[in-house]
Amino acid sequence: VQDYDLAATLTSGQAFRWQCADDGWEGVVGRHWVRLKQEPDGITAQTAAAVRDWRWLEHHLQSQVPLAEVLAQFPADDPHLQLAVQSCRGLRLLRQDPWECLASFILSSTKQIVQIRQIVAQLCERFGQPVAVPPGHAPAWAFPSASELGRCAEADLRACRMGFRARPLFEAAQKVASGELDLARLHALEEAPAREALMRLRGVGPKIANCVLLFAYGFPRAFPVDVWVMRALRQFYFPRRRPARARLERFIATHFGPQAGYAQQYLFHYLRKR
DNA sequence: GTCCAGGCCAAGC
DNA sequence: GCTTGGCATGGA
Repeated sequence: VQDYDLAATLTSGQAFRWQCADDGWEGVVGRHWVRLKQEPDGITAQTAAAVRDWRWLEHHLQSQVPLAEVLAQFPADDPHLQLAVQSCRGLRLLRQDPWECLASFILSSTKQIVQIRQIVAQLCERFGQPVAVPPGHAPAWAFPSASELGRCAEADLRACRMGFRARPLFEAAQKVASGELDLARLHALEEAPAREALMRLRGVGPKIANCVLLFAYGFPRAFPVDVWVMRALRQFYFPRRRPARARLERFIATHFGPQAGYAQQYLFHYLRKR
């Protein structure tokens, strides 16, 4: 794959489990431990066990997505967005497991990315299944399933230093485990009803719902607005006065076009890195 | 010490 | 409809 910036993609606050090791990026995708390395002509991957079918990884990395075609759909008359693209071209959107994505972003509210990573790491070590790693390598765990989290005690979650986020995470785990919320079914829904379904969960508002819609379900227009993106929006597009919510929503829906979600990710990473 | 972090919710205008 | 304070915790 060309035009793929692994470092930018894995550090852009979409996923919280990738670590920069001496020789590449190490993480766990589903039940696969994997080490990725950026090469001049693509990405190489190493696993603990032999792999015949790599579709799970291609799907996760979205390496078959033609980035040029995505970026060509950005508004051409937007100098700020074009600058963001210049600064981190090759940044991609991953396609994550819905439960891992939902749970991670429930944990994300008013936390710095470093801390989200710490909480998620503790959660995996305490409640996740161990996965195969190369000989001599430190152990690694899968992200704990909804039923694995739903059958522990809320206090056990709290012990992972997640504070007030323990209750919403625990409730979400139980609702997903029981089938009251069927995450697989959301794939078949349109964006708006899928968002409504997610927002029925305690602790899931528009921002977290949009993260899940974009990062796990791949709705290309989903546009999470956090403090950083809000900063970008106000600074670049509404420098005079703070826009009303309806006005802002209309702007987002019309200005950024069919790949608004990608545009959002470029703005987020651009502002955070500069 | 103070401020703030990929927010959300309930209460009060 | 919009604004405000509270929520746990820890990095900057």
